Amino acid sequence: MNSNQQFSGCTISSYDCRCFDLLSPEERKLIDDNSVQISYKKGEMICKQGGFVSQIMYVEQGLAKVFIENGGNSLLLRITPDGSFIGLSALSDEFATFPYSAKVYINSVIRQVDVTAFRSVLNSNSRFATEIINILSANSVQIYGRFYCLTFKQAYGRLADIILCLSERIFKQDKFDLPLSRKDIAELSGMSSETVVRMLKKFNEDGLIRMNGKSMEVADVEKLHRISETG
Amino acid sequence: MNSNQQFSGCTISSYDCRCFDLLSPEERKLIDDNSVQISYKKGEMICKQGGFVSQIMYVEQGLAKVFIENGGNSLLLRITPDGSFIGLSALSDEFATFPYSAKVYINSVIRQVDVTAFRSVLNSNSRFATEIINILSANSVQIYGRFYCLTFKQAYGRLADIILCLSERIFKQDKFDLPLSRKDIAELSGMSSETVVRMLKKFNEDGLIRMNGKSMEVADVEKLHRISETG
DNA sequence: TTAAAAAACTGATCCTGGTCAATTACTGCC
DNA sequence: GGCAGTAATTGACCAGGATCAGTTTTTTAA
Repeated sequence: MNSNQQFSGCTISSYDCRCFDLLSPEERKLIDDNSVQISYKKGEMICKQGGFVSQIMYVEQGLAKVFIENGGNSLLLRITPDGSFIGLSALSDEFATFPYSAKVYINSVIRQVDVTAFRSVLNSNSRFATEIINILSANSVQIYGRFYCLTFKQAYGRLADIILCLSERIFKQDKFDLPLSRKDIAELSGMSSETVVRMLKKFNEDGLIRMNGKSMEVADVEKLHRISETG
Repeated sequence: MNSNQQFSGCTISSYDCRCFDLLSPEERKLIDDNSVQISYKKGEMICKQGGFVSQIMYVEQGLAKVFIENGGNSLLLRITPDGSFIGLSALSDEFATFPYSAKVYINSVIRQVDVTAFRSVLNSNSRFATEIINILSANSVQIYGRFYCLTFKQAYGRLADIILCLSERIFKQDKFDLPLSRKDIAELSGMSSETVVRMLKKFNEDGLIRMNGKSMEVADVEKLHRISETG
């Protein structure tokens, strides 16, 4: 068995959030009364690393990136499609500030839930709490996988991983328009943007993908998987 | 502000587990009746990546490492001193198998708690559930930090991180006997064991540490911190 | 519509840290 | 006490991918 297969470097956990369905009408009302829906325009920041946390955020609709900033370079932690939480770490009283920043890729709707209300529902509804535990566990396992990839795989393998993740899990189709810049891909896969450009070009020439500006199409899934596995 | 400081690459989260104190006498009894204490000898495996999970493990006493295996090389995820859980990801029904292996460094006592009993307490006691959420959150934040380090810092910075973590958080003293092999340090810091040897030698020559076989002493904390920060 | 800024691309160069191979030091263990 | 077997160490070599510098294309904004 090649255990590489388990570790795909994918940036989203496959966990499908059903948590709000578990609330009683009263709990639901409490959340509704203590939350707001905000529309963000493409490219806007949702939260800023180091800033105070006072809400848990939930992506109702859209696509965002969660990343660590450090001067020039940053590291993309997760790509969050709709149905994901951002800032769950705020549930621990230890973390009054965001350990990361987040920004939307496309116009998105984010629900901000007051931490106190969220905590109170956690305390009253243990099925809900269990669901949150599930999400956090899934996140850990996923981040372990990425960890593994960034440490052991070569650049080609990491890039193949990212392409597969985008196609299979985020857009769920072979062909899609890439909202991420080359720099984003670089930050996702832990390499420089120049290297990303060069390698994408190579993939294109070798017929693994078909690329044209922002449009990308996976042309040879098997080969990409093989590259992802062999590193 | 240099935000590098926030990301120390340390392998343990600072979260101090008080969760079992939160149980009612009945809940406590349930856990006691559904758990066993096992003594492991230095070097023994506690769990094996890919194996079925049927217990949550809690390090009552000792020191263990949690790591991902892949053929020859592996990656050390966490060093777990007493008071830490191993295998919390099993709480999510999605993960029937361990995503990692674990092994004790020194003679250790591990409590194995049946997952079903653990889940049932989670459902009955939301303060307990919240505490577990806290632990999982703290873990995520910590792993993000390591993630950042392994991706951005140079080898010297990562090594300095590990030495500081061992001294400040794990052993809590300047001088200690290293239970980790050079290979372990390599797997912690994402480099080859040869490089670890060379760099430790360099640190020793430069007077940052005093090293003699398994015994290690931090000689210049400030300089180590500076190296850790500047990468 | 055009100017300015940002992103994408290309080529040349360089350096960190991995790999390989060989030697020396420990650690059990019979 | 001697003999594996493992861990630590050292040196030589080199390659993956970063960095830098410069050009072209695309996007944004005025």
